Amino acid sequence: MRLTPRLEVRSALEAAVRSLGVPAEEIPDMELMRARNRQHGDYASGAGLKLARVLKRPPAQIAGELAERIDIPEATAEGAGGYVNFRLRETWLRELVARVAGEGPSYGSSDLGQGEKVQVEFASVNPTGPLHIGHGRGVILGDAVASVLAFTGHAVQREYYVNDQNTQARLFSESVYARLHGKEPPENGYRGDYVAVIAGEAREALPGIEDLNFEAAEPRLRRFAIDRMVDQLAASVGRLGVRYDQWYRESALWQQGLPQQAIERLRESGYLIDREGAVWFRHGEEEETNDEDRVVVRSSGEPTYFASDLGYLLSKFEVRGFQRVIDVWGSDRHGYVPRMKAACDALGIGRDRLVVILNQIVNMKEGRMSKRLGRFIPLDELVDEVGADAVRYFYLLRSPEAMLEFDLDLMLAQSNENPVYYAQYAHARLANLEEFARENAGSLPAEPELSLLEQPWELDLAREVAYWPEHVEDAARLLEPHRIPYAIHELADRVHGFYQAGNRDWQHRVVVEGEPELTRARLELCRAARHTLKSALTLVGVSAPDKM
RNA sequence: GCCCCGCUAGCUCAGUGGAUAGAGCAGCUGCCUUCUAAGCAGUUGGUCGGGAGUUCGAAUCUCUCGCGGGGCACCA
Repeated sequence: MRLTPRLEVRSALEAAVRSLGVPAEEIPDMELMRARNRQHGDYASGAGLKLARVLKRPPAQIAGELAERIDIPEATAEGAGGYVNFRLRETWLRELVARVAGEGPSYGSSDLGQGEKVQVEFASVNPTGPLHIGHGRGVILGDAVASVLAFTGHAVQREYYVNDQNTQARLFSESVYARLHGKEPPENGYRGDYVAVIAGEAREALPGIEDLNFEAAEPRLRRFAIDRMVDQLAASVGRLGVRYDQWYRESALWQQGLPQQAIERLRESGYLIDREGAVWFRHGEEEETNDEDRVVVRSSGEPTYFASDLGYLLSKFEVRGFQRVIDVWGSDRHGYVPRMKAACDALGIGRDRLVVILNQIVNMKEGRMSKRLGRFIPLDELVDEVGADAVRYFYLLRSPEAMLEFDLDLMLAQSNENPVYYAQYAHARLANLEEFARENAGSLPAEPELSLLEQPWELDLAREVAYWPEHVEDAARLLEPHRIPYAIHELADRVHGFYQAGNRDWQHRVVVEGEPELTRARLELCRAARHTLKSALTLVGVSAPDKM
């Protein structure tokens, strides 16, 4: 099943509006939302209010007429004031339960993306030290965006941009070289213990490296040190279930001549100007100096990181042919967005194909983290303390723009209260019910009679199952994966309510002695709900245990 | 000075211009001899930072002020 009930309702509503004879250009956007109040059904539209002005008639009358003209298998329509309220039909819900029970944990996936080739580049931290809890946010956000897109039929690639050619990379190799000779790293260098560890490994792996002077040793030493860091970064994100498809190196861009090509192209199309011995990217149209102009090649002849990024754009959009690229950056780089967008236009790529998601910087209660000063909490440490599932959920629950003040003590204290367990528990309960039934319920009908599902809590659960694909669609369309854990919570809530009915009255249990038909029908609902929960938890990279 | 983000319950946070603003945690009161109590039911708690505007309708859009965070390099 590919279409969500919401889509069917929407097209029926739009058809009804057209049939009222409203001129196409006068039709305002028909909003269709989930009804907040359950008395209003499952979906609601203020269509009557919207059209009142155009049609010059009372909203309630219009809403009533619209409702009369809508007849679809998914839902009933009813005019209420200026609103049209839609209510999913129980018959349709029962069919859905059977389908989801049969479909399995891929429920909610779709071909919405139609195979669009999308790259998600995220958490591309300088490979000069371990990830800390601030980076964790970008890691989880980027990975979840990628997962949601993959689930909705996009061809997704996860990429980490390895800055192995910038001044930080050189500072890093200088620090390793110093440790190799038992010296202190240079001022502003990297002082963490891992630097000395890498130096020790370099001594083993690169015999004679310490006998060379720095300039002679540097290229091999840098490659080795960054290789080691990439391994460590991959291991760290791997513990959170994140796997990059590619670790793309800045140096590879220059080997392919891509920044050079980009500069040449911009030169030909007049986007570059020479000023004060340097080459500038001209941001605006004006001939005169613009504050937004930025240096591409320094007066020393050295390119800036911006030159690399120009080549990187060519690599992404032209060499590798991504239709869309989503970059996840910390919001401290928001000022860089307009420049990259302008560069996309100037290179003929088009600014809309580059999407930048900014996530707010993570602050520690004690003050800003600094890798250089060694003042940070490693991501690995957090995973050690709290576990991957809770860490993922913790980051995922926040929208990217929300500030996040990190209080490790609070986090540790609350780790047992993490909402992820609520959802996992719901899954485990369902799995347990099915297990219990297999062992204790005796022989049951092969096919369920789903019309026996008629209790409100049963239909509420089925309703929540029906909403699931919409949450996925919204998360993918808006690139907002934080919607998923909230949807998961709703679902788990209904599962617990469904279960709890059996604690109030034994006849409302799933497995009811002497009622094989009813038991069978309820088990079908269990299976559908379990598949949905499994689908949802898997989508956000969280395990769905059968026992807790 | 200019730009971006945030400000919603005691705390952490959700909330497509729609009807009575939600969740988790914390607090209070109940519910396990029978399918998992990491659960359920009930309850307390709000000038949606202040003000103005647009609209039939604003937490949501615009303007303005305040507070907090971040950014404005021939660093990345």
